[in-house]
Amino acid sequence: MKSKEKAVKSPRRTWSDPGLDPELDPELDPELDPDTEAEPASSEQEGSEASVRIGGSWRGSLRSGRRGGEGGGGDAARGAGGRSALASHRRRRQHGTKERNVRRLESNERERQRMHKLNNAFQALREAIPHVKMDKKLSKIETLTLAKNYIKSLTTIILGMSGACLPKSEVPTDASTAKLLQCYLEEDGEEDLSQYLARKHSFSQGS
DNA sequence: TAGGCCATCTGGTCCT
DNA sequence: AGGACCAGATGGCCTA
Repeated sequence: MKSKEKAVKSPRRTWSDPGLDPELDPELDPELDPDTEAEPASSEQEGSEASVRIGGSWRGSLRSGRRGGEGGGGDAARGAGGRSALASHRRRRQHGTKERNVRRLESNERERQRMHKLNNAFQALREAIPHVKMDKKLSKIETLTLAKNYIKSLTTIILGMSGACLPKSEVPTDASTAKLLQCYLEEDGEEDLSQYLARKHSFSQGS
């Protein structure tokens, strides 16, 4: 993993920010440069309690709480992504009521939690697959690609050991897949499977 | 400095 | 109705 000890960035104010009056938001004016809005409050908020939003959504408050269980993955202190042009466009059609703002913040929090769980799953997957570059964290796409290849390799090995044969297309047939699945079920867990693999490996080395 | 990767925000859609 | 999921957008950090 890239050790991203990123500098604490000031959070970006969004339309859902309770302190931002939607009616006064410069972005409502399509003539305004998007880059000129939403930034001014940053310096004065950085590192202050003012940066803590409702529900602790600002990274200012997440900084202390979430890093631990992240498995080295996410950086909760990262600067907030800005709202997209699309979101900005949509926003003009939907004025944020207070209730709506609260709902949005809650949704944001749930989305963060969801992404954190997803990242935890990625981390677990990284640890489950062997790879060469141990010093560097696999990216998500690398993780998925390696996992796919690893599964295919194991499938090939297991099918070979179990007497089934893969077609030249390397795609298991229904029959071979069923046979493989049966092997898994009969082996009752990965420990038995690894023992089986070890036995088979020692057998093949001895012969 | 450009490109890759990532976290986050956000609105829409689907599902329970 | 509310939550989960998804995809687009954005900006920060890191590396070649």
